[in-house]
Amino acid sequence: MDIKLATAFYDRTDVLTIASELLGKVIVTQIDGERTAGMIVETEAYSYHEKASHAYNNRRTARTEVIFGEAGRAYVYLCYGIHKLLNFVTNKQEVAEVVLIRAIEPIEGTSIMMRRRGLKKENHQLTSGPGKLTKALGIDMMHNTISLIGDVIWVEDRGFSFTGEQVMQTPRIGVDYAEEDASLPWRFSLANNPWVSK
DNA sequence: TTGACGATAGTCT
DNA sequence: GACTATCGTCAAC
Repeated sequence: MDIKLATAFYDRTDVLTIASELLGKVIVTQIDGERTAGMIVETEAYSYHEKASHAYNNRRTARTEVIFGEAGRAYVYLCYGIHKLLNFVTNKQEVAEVVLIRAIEPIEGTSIMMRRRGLKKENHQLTSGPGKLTKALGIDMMHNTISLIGDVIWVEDRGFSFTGEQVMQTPRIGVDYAEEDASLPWRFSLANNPWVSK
C-alpha cells in the first residue's frame, strides 16, 4: 500500500521525531517525464535555535524565507556552488525547522539515476550523499519551495519500519562551524545500510 | 559593489 | 589524505 505523506506529517513540532520517522519513507520524483524513487536512509535535523541552521537566531533572508513558511515544502539550496541539497520544511509557520535528506537507497528508476549521475556501473556512489541523491532524483534549484504534497516531489509510506537499534543517532556532518551545536546528535541513519553516506 | 564562505563530491597523490 | 571546482548568498564596504 503506497500512501503519500500529507501536510500533517511535516506540520508537527518536533523536528527530531520527524527526522527519525523519515527513515524508511520513500521519496518519489516525477521530473522531465521520468519517475525515480528511493528509500530514505539518512537525515539530519536543523532548527532556528542552533548555529548550524541557515535560519539561526530567526535570521530571515530571501533564501531562508521558505523555512519560515508552511510545513510540507522543499527547501533546496546550492552548496559549494555545485551541489543542490534537499530539505523538508517542518513545523508551523514562523517556526524555522527543516530536515536535510542525506542519503537514499534506490528503489525505482535506477538506470535513470545512473544516467543523471554519469555512472556506468551501479554502486553505492549513486545516492549515498546529499548532493548525489538530488542529482540522481533530478532535483534542481527550480524545485525550491515546491510542495511535497504535489505530483513532482512527494514522500510515501510503503510500510518499511525501523526502530531501536536499527536507527543510529550521531552528530551531523560538515557543521564544524556551528561551534558547540556541532556536537548535537541530530543525524539519523539506518545501521548497516550500505547507502548511508561515508 | 565586493569579497568571504560554505549542511559536498570527485580527483589526484 | 589533500586539494579544489564553482556560484549563490549575505553582510560589509
